[in-house]
Amino acid sequence: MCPIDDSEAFEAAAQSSLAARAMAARPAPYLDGLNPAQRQAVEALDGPVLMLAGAGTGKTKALTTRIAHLLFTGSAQSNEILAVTFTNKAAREMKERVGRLMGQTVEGMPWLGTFHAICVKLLRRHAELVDLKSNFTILDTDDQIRLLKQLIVAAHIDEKRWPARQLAGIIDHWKNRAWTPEQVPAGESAAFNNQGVALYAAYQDRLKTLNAVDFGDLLLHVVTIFQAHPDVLEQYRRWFRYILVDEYQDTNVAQYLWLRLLAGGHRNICCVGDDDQSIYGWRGAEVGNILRFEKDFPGAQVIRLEQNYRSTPHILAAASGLIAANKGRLGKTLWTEADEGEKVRLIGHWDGEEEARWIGEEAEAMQAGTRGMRPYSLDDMAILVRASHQMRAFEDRFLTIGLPYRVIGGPRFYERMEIRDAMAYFRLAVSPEDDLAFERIVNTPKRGLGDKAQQKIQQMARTNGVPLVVGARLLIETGGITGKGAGELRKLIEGIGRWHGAALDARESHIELAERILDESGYTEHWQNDKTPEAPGRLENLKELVKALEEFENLQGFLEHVALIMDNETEEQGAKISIMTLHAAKGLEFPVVFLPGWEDGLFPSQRSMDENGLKGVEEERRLAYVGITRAEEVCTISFAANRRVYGQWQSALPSRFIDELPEEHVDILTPPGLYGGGMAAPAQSGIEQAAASANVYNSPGWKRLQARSGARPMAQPRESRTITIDAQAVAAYETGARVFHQKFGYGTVTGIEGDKLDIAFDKAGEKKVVARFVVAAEQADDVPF
DNA sequence: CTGACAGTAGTTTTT
DNA sequence: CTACTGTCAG
Repeated sequence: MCPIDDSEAFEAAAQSSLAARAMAARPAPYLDGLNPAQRQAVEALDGPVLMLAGAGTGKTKALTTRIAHLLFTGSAQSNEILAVTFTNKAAREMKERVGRLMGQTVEGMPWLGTFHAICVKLLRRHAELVDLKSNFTILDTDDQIRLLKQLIVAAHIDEKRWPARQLAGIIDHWKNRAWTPEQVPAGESAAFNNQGVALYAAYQDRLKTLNAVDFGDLLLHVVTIFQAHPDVLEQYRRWFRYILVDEYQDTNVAQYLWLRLLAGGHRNICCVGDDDQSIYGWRGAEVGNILRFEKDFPGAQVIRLEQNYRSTPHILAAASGLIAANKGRLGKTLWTEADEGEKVRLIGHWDGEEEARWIGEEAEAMQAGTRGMRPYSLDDMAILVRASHQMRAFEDRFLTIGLPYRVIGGPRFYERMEIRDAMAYFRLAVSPEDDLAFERIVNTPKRGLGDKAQQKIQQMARTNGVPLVVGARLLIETGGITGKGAGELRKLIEGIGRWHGAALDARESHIELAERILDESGYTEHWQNDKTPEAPGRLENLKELVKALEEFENLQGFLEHVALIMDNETEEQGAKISIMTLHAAKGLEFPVVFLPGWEDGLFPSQRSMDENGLKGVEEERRLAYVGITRAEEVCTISFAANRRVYGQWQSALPSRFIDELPEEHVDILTPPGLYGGGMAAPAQSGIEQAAASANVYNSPGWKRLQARSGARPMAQPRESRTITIDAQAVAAYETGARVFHQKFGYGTVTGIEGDKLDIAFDKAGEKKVVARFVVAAEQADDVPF
């Protein structure tokens, strides 16, 4: 099957060519809103183009306008453009925006999608070239692990010392590099107890017999086909006249090869990306791909988008200063026309709990507009953490103070246990021979079919060369299983038969069928009887799942898409502050951003540094860069001197990235109740001092604590360090007096007006402050720490 | 086969 | 400290 035979493609081509001709007469209005660099990127249609798009520079706009321009000028039909993204979200957004630009006159772009979605399409057409049938199933990670576990056990390897998860990681890594089992280099032969490669080969064999592929295979198989069948490749080279790639810095070797193969003829490839935002090296992304672009495609145009429309100058300068410490960058200079705004704010805390407490209070204050800035909605705020376990402190705190929050990321909808279980039932209804689905639900809900019963089923199926359902039936018929289990198993098998029949004849709506399956299988009941606090949520999710079916014609269609596409973005109402990892925040933006946990070992993560050395630190630094550049107006970085790690109290130094922030763009806030400002060595200045002093690293209390490491900080910092001044004390201030303020730090009184003082703060400038908020400087130095 | 206990590990994540 | 996995006794 070649794409040119595709009648659907032909129709689309005919339609869009009419549209293009009709429009060609009119000028191109979409070009108006572009800056010169964007316009250049849009108009350079032919030959290789690298669009280096810094954070917030209107990359998606340029990309989508470029597509519009291709269509508008008649350079290509909508089905001759290959546009790849990494996520469904990005693909969806792009489709929408192209549609809007073209005024809906264009048929949807059939080849705009994720690498994986496009590969599924290609692979279904040419499955036989890699010994698959075109109706192959796509395994999720769960199935994959289960399969590998079986192979590990079969190879008599101690599954405890060599967990399936690890093998899955290794195989993934190899697939990312586009290595088939035969192509894995000799240097890797020691992997997984010297048996990695053999297990990989066995795994691929097993997948073939199951007529299944995993995510990595989608790309690997297509690359294999392209390499082994030049005629097939040639068709697609001709068919895809223009290629666009989003987030090029995230491509792995397999994706890179895939792109090079396809672009090899006409070289009309436009890659968009930002080397400074490459944060997925750990899952196979090669920054080298983007750094090497000009070598790979000689004569390539490199266009830099540098005007930033997102952040204030201080935020941009802080981010730029930080990222400058990385070597081997392509280099960009972001600039903006925005007003100066707030400096990046830096604050140190005693421990992680105080950090969470402070951020909670700060969020509330910013919501109320009592920070000398405009009020912000909670929807405008985000907390970006390095590792998901850091979220907990915030959740705990926000729950106790009743601050609404939302956690972004975490297990996705379709990854949840109940959804997978339900899907397994649906899969069986569509194809009863789906062994992995059968395995998953034989004993869910509990049917009294434990390991032993399941082994018998497996054995029966294997010796007769039949799927598990059939094996199970044989087992019952031959009396290989008796008692409660036998009855339950019979009920299940009959159920599957019934559901399969219903799915085939399609008289019943697939939605009713789905509900009936969940009902008759006892799955719904299973959760209704469950008393754990998660149970109601899970039932809710099941309802959600059934609702999602409405958008599809039948169960088959649903399952077809669900493996690749399906995020659950149930928008609850009410403003909420968002909590997510830095990785999850890429591509997003918020007026107010909190970046907690900037401590060496946590961020940059120790593991990253241990395992990848300088490369690791650089990727962490890019992550920090991504974090800062998410902020539009207010960016607050914080760190804690003490943190509970696995139940043990540990102390840490402020992140090295803090030292790398350019001082002149950073504003140092003094933590609540911390009077450490004067304790640093006087020669120190700027950020170093803030880090050192705000944390009381030099204080006796700090040293005492280090001596008895592992112990809970004995003094509750809050109580011991909060000093209230009584009314008489106010009278004591005179012009020239040295005072200390919790937020603004040290200063000198320059005037008195009733209960308000004019104070020239050393760091924060001139401010008018109510007298009870300050304390005499000497007193501050005496605080017991 | 199930529930209770012990042992162990413990970044980042899309498809 | 916690969440998950595997083992063991009922």
